[in-house]
Amino acid sequence: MHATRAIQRLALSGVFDVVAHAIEKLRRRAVDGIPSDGRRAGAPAARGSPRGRESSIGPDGTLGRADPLLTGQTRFSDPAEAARWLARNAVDCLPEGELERKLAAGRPLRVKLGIDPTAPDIHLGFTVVLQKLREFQDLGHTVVLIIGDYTARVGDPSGLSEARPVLEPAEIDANAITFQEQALMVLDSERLEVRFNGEWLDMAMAELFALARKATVAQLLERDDFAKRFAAHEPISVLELLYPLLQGYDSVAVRADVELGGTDQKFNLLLGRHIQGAYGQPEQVILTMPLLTGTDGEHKMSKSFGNYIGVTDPPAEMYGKTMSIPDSSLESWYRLLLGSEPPPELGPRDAKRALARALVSRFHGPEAAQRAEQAFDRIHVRHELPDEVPVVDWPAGEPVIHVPALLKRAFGISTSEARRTLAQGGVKLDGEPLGNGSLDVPAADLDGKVVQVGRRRFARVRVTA
RNA sequence: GGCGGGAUUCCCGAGCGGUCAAAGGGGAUGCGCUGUAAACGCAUUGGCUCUGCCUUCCCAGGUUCGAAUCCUGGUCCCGCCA
Repeated sequence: MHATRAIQRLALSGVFDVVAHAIEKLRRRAVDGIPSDGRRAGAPAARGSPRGRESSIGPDGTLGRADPLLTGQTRFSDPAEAARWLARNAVDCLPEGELERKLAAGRPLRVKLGIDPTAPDIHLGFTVVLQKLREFQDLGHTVVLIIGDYTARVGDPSGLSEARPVLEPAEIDANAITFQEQALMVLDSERLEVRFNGEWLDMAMAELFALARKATVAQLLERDDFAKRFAAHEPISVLELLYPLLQGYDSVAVRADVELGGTDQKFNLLLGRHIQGAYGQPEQVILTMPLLTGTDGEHKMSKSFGNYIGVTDPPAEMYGKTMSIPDSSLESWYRLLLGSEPPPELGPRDAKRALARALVSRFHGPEAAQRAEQAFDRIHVRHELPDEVPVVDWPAGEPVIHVPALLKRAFGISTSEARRTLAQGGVKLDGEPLGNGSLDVPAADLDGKVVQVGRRRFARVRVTA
């Protein structure tokens, strides 16, 4: 929401015609294409309530600046020092010394990041890179955010063992809009250029041929995941092979000085240098950031593993999911998300609470964070009822209520599942466990009471006349 | 062009023609414990009018008393040799 307003401000101010242009382009495409999507795609420019900026917006109206971590209090006179600052936490910053040399030139660098709108939301893992971009902005450089509306149609298999499913164009366009909004939750809308790579990738065959000549199959097969699949006789489509080339061409198109990415992007970023060189451009510096581990503590955070926290997750969920990360992930989460170490005086639980608070606060504001923490404590620590319990209505007239049927209605679980949970003591009525024998309960005994399944699902029964 | 392999319950992946609602793992859920939706332990995991019944193992036919398992045709996927 806030980001929507940011975009709107942007568009209105006329400073960044590109953004307005891109939105307009999307809207046109959406309208031409699938009508149901027109509403969604057109929304950001049209929407945006004038009614004030709520909790999560900082004093000057942007979320980013409200967060001390992201404020640009850092200025350097020495390029070497600036380069060191920018490269901290990074895994690679290549070639050695090149960033410093580019910084020394004194002009604002064009720092590129490409994102493929293949998922509906940006997750915390992604904000690690966004924050790094923000640091570049804070030092006066320009961020070029490339929305991969075209590359999303290819599907980069980086880090995965197989090709991604490719999304419908309408879906991609819708995601592109939300991505842009959400990226603005971290990025400074000043010093930002947003581009859609359909702008240049929608090219003529002859141009694609020219591009395809710039790299060899052997080069592409260097990439670890390709190499593995090739060795294992697993399929690799030509389209996938093309992906790194397209991403590299993005760098050519925007004349990138620096490109950021996760460590899984190293190959693509490096190939970008090669492509730039082949087109007679100076080659970009590449900077890779560690991948944030997901809530499972095992895999990288990713939609496909279901272990992610979206930046738009509701406060309670964001807080709870953060509390569910293994203690062993604490250090990396602190370092990558807060840029600090877990306070040594706090135990793991309290360190995690502080982390959860900080994260919710960043994306939803301090008040929301406090409420989320209180709700969490109430439900999970003190095992009390949440302050708002949804109501299930049950038609009056029957003397007894079949509990499985009630649970089905209240929580959308199957009758069988309800019976099982009941048998396992997972169903409570006003805090008292309902035994296995209690399949049918007099309606009068249920009216007004709270049924609970497990720890987290609640509903108040209301028998209606 | 030729040859071969494969499609199983949310995912991966076992499944001699009967003892299969279908092994095992993951995930998820529930309980216990606790410092938290950590960790650890146990349990559950197709549906239902639930001590039984119903519908499943890519699709359509067929063989058989009986098929996820065999046959035929189809669809999709993959590999190998040219």
